[in-house]
Amino acid sequence: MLKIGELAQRTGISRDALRFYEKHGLITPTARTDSGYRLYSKSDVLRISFILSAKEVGFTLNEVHQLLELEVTKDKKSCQDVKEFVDNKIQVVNQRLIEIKKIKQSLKTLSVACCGGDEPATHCTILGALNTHNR
Amino acid sequence: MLKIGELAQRTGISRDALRFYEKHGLITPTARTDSGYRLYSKSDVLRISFILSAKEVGFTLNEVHQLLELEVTKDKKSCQDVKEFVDNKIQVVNQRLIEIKKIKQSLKTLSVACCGGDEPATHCTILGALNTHNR
DNA sequence: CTTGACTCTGGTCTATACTCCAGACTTTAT
DNA sequence: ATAAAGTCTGGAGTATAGACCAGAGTCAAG
Repeated sequence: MLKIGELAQRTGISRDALRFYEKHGLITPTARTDSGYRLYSKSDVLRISFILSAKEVGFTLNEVHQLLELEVTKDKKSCQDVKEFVDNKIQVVNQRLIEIKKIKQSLKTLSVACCGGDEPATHCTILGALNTHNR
Repeated sequence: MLKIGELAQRTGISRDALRFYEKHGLITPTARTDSGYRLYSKSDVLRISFILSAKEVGFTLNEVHQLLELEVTKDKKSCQDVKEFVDNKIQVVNQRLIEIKKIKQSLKTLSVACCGGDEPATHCTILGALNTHNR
């Protein structure tokens, strides 16, 4: 079992953020010591890393919460409900995937077009790269 | 040339957001009428759609600003500087791409595992799907 | 030529996602 | 045994990304 500081270190997140997530129902320490210290287990580490991944790709904490809730609600929700919600999220993720690929392509164009020497970057613009890619 | 309301409609963004972006240097109207009305051109539409894409995939307005600045700074920055910055962003984007694919996979697993009927979703959890995928 | 829709600036307000105390208690190391 | 380091709760403060509003000017249609 990990204390909050250890979990913080392992996940690269602050203690305050962990308590913040707890306050908003994203995570609950597996246990508490008699003195009230939070104790986290391995699965909590996994949970945090999921939260971070989801956040990184643009989900809000609220959305992450909903995704995690799918676990908690269990028998209260029918599979159909879950499926609908998840399929909707897949749509969102797919769109985001497209956008991110487009931007990656533009950045790559930019990186290649920009010589690597020290000439002025007159022709190096992200919008220019987007244009190049789109035409 | 478009007035702010027209640009707003065309980009699906609010007038306030447009003025907000302007205040933070992300966009400047191509011109103004004598009475002070903002006038936008086609390239402004492109610019806005880039901003939206970049935002959607998790860049902050500040980062978007930096990306767009690559255009503005022109001769002040050497290609080498631009390249370093851009290559760094490519790293970030790549990581994000990996995360989003992982999440998409988990969501798909979840969607498939969840029958589509109306049984309880006892086995339908996002963390479960992540585990399934990771093991 | 006025009425309604649009725009201007400037300011306040809100939601999200934290960070940073303060004051008190607990644990660990020497 | 005591000091340093860690943790607790509660609350205030901060950055980001806008939304919303007021009061005044502008434009387009009937």
